[in-house]
Amino acid sequence: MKVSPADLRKVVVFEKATDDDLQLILQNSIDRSIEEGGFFFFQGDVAEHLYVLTSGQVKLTQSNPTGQLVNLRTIYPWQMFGALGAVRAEAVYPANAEALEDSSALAIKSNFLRSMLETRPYLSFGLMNLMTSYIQEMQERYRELATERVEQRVANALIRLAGQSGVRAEKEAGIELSFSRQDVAEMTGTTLYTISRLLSEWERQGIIATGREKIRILKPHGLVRIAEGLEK
Amino acid sequence: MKVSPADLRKVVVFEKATDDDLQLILQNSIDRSIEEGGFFFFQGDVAEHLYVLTSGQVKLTQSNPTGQLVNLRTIYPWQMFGALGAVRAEAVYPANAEALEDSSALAIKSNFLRSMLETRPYLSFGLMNLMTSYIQEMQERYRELATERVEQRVANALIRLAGQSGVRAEKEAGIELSFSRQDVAEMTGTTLYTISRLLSEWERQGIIATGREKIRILKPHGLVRIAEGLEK
DNA sequence: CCCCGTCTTTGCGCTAGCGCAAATAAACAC
DNA sequence: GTGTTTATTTGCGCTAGCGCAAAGACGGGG
Repeated sequence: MKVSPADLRKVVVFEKATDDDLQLILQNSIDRSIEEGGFFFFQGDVAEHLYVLTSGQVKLTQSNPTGQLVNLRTIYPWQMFGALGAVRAEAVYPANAEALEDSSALAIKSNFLRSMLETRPYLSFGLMNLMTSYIQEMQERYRELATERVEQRVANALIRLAGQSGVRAEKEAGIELSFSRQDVAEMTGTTLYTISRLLSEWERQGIIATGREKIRILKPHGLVRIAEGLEK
Repeated sequence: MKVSPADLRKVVVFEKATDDDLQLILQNSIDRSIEEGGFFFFQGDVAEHLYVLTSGQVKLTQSNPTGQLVNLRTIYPWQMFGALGAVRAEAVYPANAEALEDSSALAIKSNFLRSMLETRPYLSFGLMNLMTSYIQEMQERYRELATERVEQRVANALIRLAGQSGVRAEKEAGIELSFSRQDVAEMTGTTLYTISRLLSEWERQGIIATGREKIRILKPHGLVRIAEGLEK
């Protein structure tokens, strides 16, 4: 995929960059395409690049010693990922980045970006903003996991996903999400089975419609009620 | 508490600051003392200051709508807290900051620090480093909470605490921690009762010694084994 | 030294959620 | 269209961990 400076400005962190800077970034980047199921990087790899997704979808996961996965977030085009390595030399990626579909990304050399940070405060602010929002989201999800019941966490996850990625269908009401039961389980710290049972129940209640790797939210308000723990 | 520039350099983020900068920071700060049980700030307050703890201990917590708490971390002298507000104007604190004992902190105006960031790359790097380590720790704890059993999470928490705050006693072997069962429960997303049962069991096995608001780690290796899930 | 408030322990019963297993359904390849 | 692979559903049994309640244990204040 051919990326223009104008494209690059769609990346929040680069919003305020000058044209020259964008040009420079492009010159210090290469294109990487990964097919569905492949990985841009693994947890523990040395973070030599940070990425801007140009097409496709990328799932960030973290694995524990026994190989069990948790789902940290999904990346959509023009979002940055692998950026934590940009800050420290010698850093390693704290997560795996798996392509959910054939995907392309611009791989920017970490060293190069780090040197740009030295003289471009707008870039540091952009990155710090990104990091701040990550921290806040992680803290929130951590609290949810620690204090809420499975139903509430799953409802919250669907609400969050709807905000991040939901496609509002034109004719039919509803926000459509493309995630498997397994994906949702990994996002909420529960199991495939429990998710299936919950979604079935909610479908019976008319709050959502389900399909293979599809969840369509029909009554967002119903989810909000569940998330707040008002049902029970 | 009277703070000197030399003191301030003990703060990791300010490590590489010039003397002039440290002086400037001091001039734009005020001292705040909070007695045990009081709060430096609450979640949701506008983040007008960021803090450097000069004495005492501060617990960062997050509360949900029903008031249930989770424990994010404990801050010790010369660590920074409330820094997320430094980045964006108008930001609110994402956590509560409670004094665990009578504590003092230097309150630095967020606006001022933000303006310094514009021209001091070393400061941005320092802050980004801090944020990066937070993100990594939160991701790790999130994964633990999602995939590990209570025993493992508690063992991990004790290990982490030992690293962050543990005082190695001189004569007697062991690393001493000062936390109540309730504190540990809030850190690991479990309950007071379960913690009590676990600690009793571990004391029986000679891995730790317990007391009122005290936990002394006698055999760190035993904890590591439990954390890895090798037991049971 | 005693009182009181706070922290801790432990018995007990309960249930949310796990996870196997087997059936079913949807998509895909040829 | 057929066979195969992968996702989903659901019944069933089980247990880790919750949470009440009541009884200690500790420590500080007067």
